[in-house]
Amino acid sequence: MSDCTHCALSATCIPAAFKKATLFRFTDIVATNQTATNGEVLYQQEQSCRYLYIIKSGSFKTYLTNADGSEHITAFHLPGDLVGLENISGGVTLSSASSLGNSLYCRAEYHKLGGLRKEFPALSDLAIKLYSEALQQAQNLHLCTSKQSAVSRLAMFLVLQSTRQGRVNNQKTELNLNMSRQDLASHLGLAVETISRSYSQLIKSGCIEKSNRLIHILDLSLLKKFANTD
Amino acid sequence: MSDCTHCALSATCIPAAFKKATLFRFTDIVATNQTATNGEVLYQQEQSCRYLYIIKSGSFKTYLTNADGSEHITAFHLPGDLVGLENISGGVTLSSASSLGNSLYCRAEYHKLGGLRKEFPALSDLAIKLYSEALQQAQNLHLCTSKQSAVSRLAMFLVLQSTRQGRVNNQKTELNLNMSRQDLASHLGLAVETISRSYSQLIKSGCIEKSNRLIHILDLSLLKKFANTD
DNA sequence: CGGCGGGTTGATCACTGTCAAGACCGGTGG
DNA sequence: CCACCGGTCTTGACAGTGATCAACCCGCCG
Repeated sequence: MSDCTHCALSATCIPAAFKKATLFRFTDIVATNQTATNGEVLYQQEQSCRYLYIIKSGSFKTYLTNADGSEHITAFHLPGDLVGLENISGGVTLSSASSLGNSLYCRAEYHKLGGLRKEFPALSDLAIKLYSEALQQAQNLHLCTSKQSAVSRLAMFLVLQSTRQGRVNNQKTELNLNMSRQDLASHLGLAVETISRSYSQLIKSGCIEKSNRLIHILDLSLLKKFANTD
Repeated sequence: MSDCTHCALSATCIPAAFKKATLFRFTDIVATNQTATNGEVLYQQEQSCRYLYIIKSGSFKTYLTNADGSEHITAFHLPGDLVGLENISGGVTLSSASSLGNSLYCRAEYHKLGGLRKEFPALSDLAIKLYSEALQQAQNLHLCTSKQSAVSRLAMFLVLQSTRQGRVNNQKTELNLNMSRQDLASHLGLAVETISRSYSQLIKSGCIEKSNRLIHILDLSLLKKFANTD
């Protein structure tokens, strides 16, 4: 079923730029509900960039692979997020993207999207809005990684994830951080052990609970206090 | 003179989306060659966002002001950069922008730009390209601030500034870092003293020279080696 | 001349990276 | 059903790095 009308995300996703009567023009060029299993790769670094991806469920990471084989995680993507926005200007992927656990996503060719934009100016407006939001997110991340204390960084990261997730499914207190400590550490510029210790601190203070990779936020305002002490 | 045809930046700036015959449509809505003196503010945090700014010479910083009055520097902007891209989605400025030293800039209303985009689809294409590049820059910055060692962060910052500047005026070895240590420290998530010490290290190693806020890069490959050791 | 802000340098201490060991969990195979 | 194994996560000990506080230098301006 390639019908976006029944998708819960359609209000904020690309279909928002179309009227009911013209939506078929988009559904014609999108491949919806593609499945990805744990570790499955959407695209590899330095390939030619053809598709824009939309996360429907699950989550993805994008990462740079260094010459020595180590990975730097550039972003974690949640349902509703677009993946690949930064690649379009050069036509080449700057990072790789892979699924964290089982995920569902949709995929549209950049080229065809560009064609539709010529016909439907509202699509360009939406694109610019989405890019602008992606930039805001990147700036929030910068705010996070420029914190001096490890606990602040982790706390801020949790607050940001909670906010992002809350926008889509209104579930701000349960975070399913489907990523390894390794990945999280690389993303925040910390050592894995420091992540563990910071978690312990947050748990002892009573603002979160944790079982494996599932985080339960108990006291958001306290968590925010941690995020801002620096 | 509001004529973009004689501007050195026109090849990469908004005029690139227009043909000679239609360029007047853009020059009609842009205020070119506005002057700003040291500390002069382009816009304040949480104002309604009306203009997009283009840096022509000098430089600007964008910054968040916290409740306690402290500033967090979100970005430094060089000639050729667009300022304000991230604000458009919400219609409200998320940060403040002020000039570092004497600068020249151009200014265009978002609303009128949106009108032109309807008529000139190439303008939307360019906008998306520019947004995509801005996202790449943000990701590079994340790479920078997620480095664990202070010297790596500073070195990487210098490499990035050099690269960005090189794109515009092909001058990659002379950096005029027209910002206070305080601002730089906030941007990189370090203490001012650590910035000073890291500079000393880079100077002692022979890859840069420095007089006040002027940086001369002597050995770019060595500087890159510092940037990548982490 | 004296004060002031910005920058550097030195000394100290807390924090975090590193290394090592142990705990936990899931999967496999007997 | 249980023992074993691998990977992931946590905890502990220690060392190195950077934040903090203080002193000093310098250029600028009244």
